[in-house]
Amino acid sequence: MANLKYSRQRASIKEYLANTTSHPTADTVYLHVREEFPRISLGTVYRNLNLLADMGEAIKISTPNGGDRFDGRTEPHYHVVCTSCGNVFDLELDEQHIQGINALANEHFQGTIDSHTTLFYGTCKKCLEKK
Amino acid sequence: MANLKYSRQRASIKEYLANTTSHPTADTVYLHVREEFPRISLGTVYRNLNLLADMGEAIKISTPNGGDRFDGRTEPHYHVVCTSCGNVFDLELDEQHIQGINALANEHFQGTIDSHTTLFYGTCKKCLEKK
DNA sequence: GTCTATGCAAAGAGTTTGCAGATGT
DNA sequence: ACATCTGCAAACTCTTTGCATAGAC
Repeated sequence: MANLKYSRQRASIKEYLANTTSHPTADTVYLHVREEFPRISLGTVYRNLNLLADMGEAIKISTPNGGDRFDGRTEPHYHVVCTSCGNVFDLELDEQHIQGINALANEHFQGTIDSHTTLFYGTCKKCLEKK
Repeated sequence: MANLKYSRQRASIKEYLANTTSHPTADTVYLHVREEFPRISLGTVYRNLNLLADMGEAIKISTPNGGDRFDGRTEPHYHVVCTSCGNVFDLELDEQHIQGINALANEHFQGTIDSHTTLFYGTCKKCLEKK
């Protein structure tokens, strides 16, 4: 439906997401991409991040504190947010396990379930060492 | 640490949460409690909802669209958000399963994991029937 | 040439906060 | 009496949007 046209800004945003595991906020993406495109605006960053998320080429992670975070890894996987430093980490679990949870949930819900997101809370290695 | 004092407003908010399964937003709570306390302010509602959540007497649910939602049920359980109507529903899964996931995640993470929240996406019964 | 994307700035939604006065213990 | 809580309003953060111009096809 949407007639997508190439843009260097979007390409740069996508490339940045593909090459980081830091799960940046929109603002962090903005600050980074601005090094290549000094005149880019936050609005453009948001528009493109949402576009990528809608197309399934990025994932939007809603956390309780602060803004949403974005992830260029699109294969199903989970995240851990450190309650001490706020950073977000990837967590690998069996693909089978992830699909199994959807199936299990479907059995217990009066409707259909397509997907799920899980956010773990804990303390990361670095923050454990500080204490 | 915090010296908590009784307030009718907080009691009313807590009672409302205890008697609904609608997972209301702060604004919905405000509109409801205002029937009993016409001069209550949104700020007070937010302060008390956050207080209750911090004390573990309510749960804050972050959804991608719109504001956070609150839930008076504090036993571990999951939620389904209907991608059609936006409503949030409870989903019962084994308590053992929920604890098992934390244990499994701990094995795969370089740190410690305390808890997790899972949000399922799907279509609720009513929305399925409309199509 | 036409249609989409961008930069800019303003507006919008959701939430928090400082303060003076009311309320609970 | 004293500490906490409230109402009010202003401020703040994050995100979206309208518009004129630049860029892609």
